[in-house]
Amino acid sequence: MELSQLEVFLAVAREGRFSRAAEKLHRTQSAVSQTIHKLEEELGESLFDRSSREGVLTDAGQTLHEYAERLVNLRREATESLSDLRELQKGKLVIAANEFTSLYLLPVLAEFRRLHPMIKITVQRSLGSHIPDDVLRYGAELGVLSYAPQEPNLHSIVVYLDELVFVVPPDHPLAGSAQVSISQLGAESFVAHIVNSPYREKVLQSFKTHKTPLHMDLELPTLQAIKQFVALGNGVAFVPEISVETELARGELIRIPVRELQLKRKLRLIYRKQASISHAARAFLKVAESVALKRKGRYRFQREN
Amino acid sequence: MELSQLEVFLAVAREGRFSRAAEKLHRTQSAVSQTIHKLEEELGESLFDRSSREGVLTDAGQTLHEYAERLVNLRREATESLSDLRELQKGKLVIAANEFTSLYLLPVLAEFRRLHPMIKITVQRSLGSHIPDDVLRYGAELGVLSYAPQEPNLHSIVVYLDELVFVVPPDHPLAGSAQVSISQLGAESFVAHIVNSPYREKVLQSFKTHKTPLHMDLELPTLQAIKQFVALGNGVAFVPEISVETELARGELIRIPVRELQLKRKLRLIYRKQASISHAARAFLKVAESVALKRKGRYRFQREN
DNA sequence: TCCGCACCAGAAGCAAAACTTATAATTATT
DNA sequence: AATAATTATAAGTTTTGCTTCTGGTGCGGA
Repeated sequence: MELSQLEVFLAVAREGRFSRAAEKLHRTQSAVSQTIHKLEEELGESLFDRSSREGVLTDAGQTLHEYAERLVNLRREATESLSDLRELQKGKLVIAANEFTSLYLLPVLAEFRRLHPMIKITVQRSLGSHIPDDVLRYGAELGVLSYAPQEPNLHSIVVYLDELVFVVPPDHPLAGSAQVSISQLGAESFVAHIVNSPYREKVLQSFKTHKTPLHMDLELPTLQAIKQFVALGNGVAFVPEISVETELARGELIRIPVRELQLKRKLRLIYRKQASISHAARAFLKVAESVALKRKGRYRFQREN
Repeated sequence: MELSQLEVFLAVAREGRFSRAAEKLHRTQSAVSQTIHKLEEELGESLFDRSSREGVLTDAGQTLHEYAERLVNLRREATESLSDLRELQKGKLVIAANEFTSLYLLPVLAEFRRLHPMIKITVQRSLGSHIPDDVLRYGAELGVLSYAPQEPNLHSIVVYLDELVFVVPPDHPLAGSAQVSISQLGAESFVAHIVNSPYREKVLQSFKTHKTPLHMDLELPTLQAIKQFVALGNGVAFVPEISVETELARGELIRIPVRELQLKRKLRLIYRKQASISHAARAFLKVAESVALKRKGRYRFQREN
């Protein structure tokens, strides 16, 4: 029993007559007739009721029909899956991220490119608040977000645990402190990122709770600018830890824990619900998971949704 | 992509090398090589990593492997399902019969269910005159009929010899008679079945021939009702013997032979011509024949077309 | 480093399978 | 009963798939 035979069988069942099926299959009626006969002979069953005009299936025919449909559908799925895979090999992937979360992506991107060098990747810089929309509207296939998406059509996996840290220049009076309290920070001049974020809200809230004034007189458009500004001794800032790893290591910035502020957040890769994402995206999620697992020592990795 | 190709592919994947797969398949290495190449060409993907010794699957190969296994398993399921059908491990059977002939079916059904417990049976109650149509139009596969079908596409076998008998209540004046003549029945009040039948015609004809009035003032819709009505002393009736066997045995009704009326008829199972009927139906016919043969002492069994 | 071994690829030939054309047989319809 | 429509069959041709034979490649041992 071969799939080509089953296709003929299905055509006859569908068209109701051998000759019409033959047309559809671009073969002669004779070929169809022979194919069906061979199939019947092999199965030891007649499949059509020859006494009736209408190409009625026998009970064996009906049974076979169900399987035949499943079989040819499965073959179609198989070839589709293979061509999807082909797309992956020379496919492309657009990932939406904001300035800071794109930093996180770098090690994952490195690993992904090593594994799938033919995939073109574009990291689309978006405002954090636009990222879910970008993904939903097919502007991007994946997005990096610092909170769980609200839309029911978006799933996410947690891939990184980030922390907002308080940094000061090396020559700052507080630079030597092991820890500070919010109330000690009322006199500081804060440099802030220009875009609003849930993070920023929390910081503001904390200062308000502790009845400490927050002097945030300068807003800069990039993290790079903020870091440099602080490093030059012009103020202090809250920044994502990942963005200042090298500066902290080199001593250009000093990190000081703030007792009342433990601002951790989970970075997530978000994507449209499973069925609709490309192999490239699926592969990227896989790589991101494996990179996250490697860092397991540093934080607890968790899968959600 | 054909199942035979996939079988070769699976063998190679399983054995790890072309030559070993060829052995298992009882083909030459060259044949296997060509088959795989053809498959690869068709899919536009190489399936095995030739650089490695160990017959490692490529990404495409792995993808195909999953589908290939599902496909060949599904084919196996299909053939198994067909042989189940052949061996009567599954299947269904619809039999059309009218009220009275379905009585006859009972012992055959009992035997059939004993032999083939996995077959679902439905006895569809139809009007006698509709039964040939039901069978021809695929509403039922078998039908029970009390006369030979006229349609050339219907065959039949005789499975039972039924007799119309004259019954009276136990306290009826004629109850003791060994035999009566039609002319003695002019005063009786007959209870009739509401549907017309060839039987009824014959009875009417016989009375007319003997110039005897036939008082048939009550028509009841079921045999059950007729029997009870007669048993309670409200009249007399002609009924199929099979329907009153127990009542006669218990003495609730008395059967009296009528000299001029020998109304025997052959019950037949009718079916569409051989090729098109299901295994279950074929088996049922066989059981019906064997049940009929067992009763041979009571009547002559004959096969007819 | 060279040879032999184990393996896969490819060409040529042949046999089997599948298709086409042509025609017969069957069935349905008028 | 004749005609049209459909399926079956026979014969011939093309295509496919298998075998045999040969060539090439990677790997391990002398």
